[in-house]
Amino acid sequence: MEKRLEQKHRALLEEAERQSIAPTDNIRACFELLALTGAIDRDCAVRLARHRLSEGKFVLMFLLHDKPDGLSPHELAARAGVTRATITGLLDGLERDGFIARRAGLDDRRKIAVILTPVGQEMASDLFREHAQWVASLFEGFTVNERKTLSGLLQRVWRNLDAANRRLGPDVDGSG
Amino acid sequence: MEKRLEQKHRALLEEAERQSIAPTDNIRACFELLALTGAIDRDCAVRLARHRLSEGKFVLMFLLHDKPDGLSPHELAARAGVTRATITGLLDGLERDGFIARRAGLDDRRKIAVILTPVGQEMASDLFREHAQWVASLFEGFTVNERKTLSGLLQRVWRNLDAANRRLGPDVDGSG
DNA sequence: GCCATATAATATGGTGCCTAATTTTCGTCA
DNA sequence: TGACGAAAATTAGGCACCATATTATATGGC
Repeated sequence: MEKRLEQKHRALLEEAERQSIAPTDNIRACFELLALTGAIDRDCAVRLARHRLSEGKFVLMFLLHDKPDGLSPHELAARAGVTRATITGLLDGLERDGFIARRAGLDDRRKIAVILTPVGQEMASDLFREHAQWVASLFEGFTVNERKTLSGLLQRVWRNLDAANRRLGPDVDGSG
Repeated sequence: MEKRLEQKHRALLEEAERQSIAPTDNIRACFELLALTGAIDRDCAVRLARHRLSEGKFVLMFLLHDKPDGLSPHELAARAGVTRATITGLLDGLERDGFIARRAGLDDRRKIAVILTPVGQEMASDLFREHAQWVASLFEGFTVNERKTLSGLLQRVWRNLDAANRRLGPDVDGSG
């Protein structure tokens, strides 16, 4: 398995080769990218699961780790990039496991303040350090130039992605 | 937003910078990678959703598109890289939407054969062509060397990922 | 023929994410 | 003061994934 691809991607790629309907080197490149980040995500999940945490929960704890007065679910949603409804679910789990507490809002009673418990505090600090070191380790041995090269190539994929979206048209939600 | 990062990653990165506990350029590189594939996955989901399909369902339909005798859920699970239980759910949706049919097995009555309906057949062909072209378009403008460079850099991340896993130890499932 | 065991598919229940409704509260305006 | 719209959190319902039962079928040993 020199070039790692997931099963599903491998099948698609082979078929594209067989039908030769698109540049298969490009497809391969895309799947290599997808397979790698898929693996990173999986490993990340495994690491976090050892502490009864998911990535979403970890981000919330991280967001709270230096906020003694807490943040509202609304703010957490904005900073974590998920909806408020999702935050509610994550908070339920974190509260059940004793990592956070919900406090009634003082000035605005619609808001609640989410704060880390002492247990949560400790977990957050340890985990953040561990996690950051792991993430950094993935690019161990890369020179400045190599990182720049990678970044530049990725930027170009971004642009192609945007271009494809523009071709699709802005009115995507047509219920047809 | 020149270097696109998701909210959550941006926050982690800034904190890592503040605490300087790990090489933040590496962390940034990792997050750029994650953000890009996150965007690709999202766009992919949007494209497929226009046809009432998810990525998982698309892969199943693709796997079936040249198998007139069908495949069993077991085989589909193996080739798609998900569990049989997941396949059951995906097939339920595909059957409800009229894309596939379940046929009782002939030789082994525990097995069932999943086949595409004519509607499913047509959908699968169209979609495969469209999807392959979209995926290929993401690397439009890349030279052979650029693709090689990218692939090589990605391979090195794979190796770092493996190394990190080895450091974590093989006995990861300890119920601690 | 009958039992133990293996295998196929599904059911159940959990997680994380979503969108859309719903409830509570706030602020404003008449 | 009361009505109304906006905002905060939650609930409800859906999807995709998982692990772990559960049920039906097959197979080998006796």
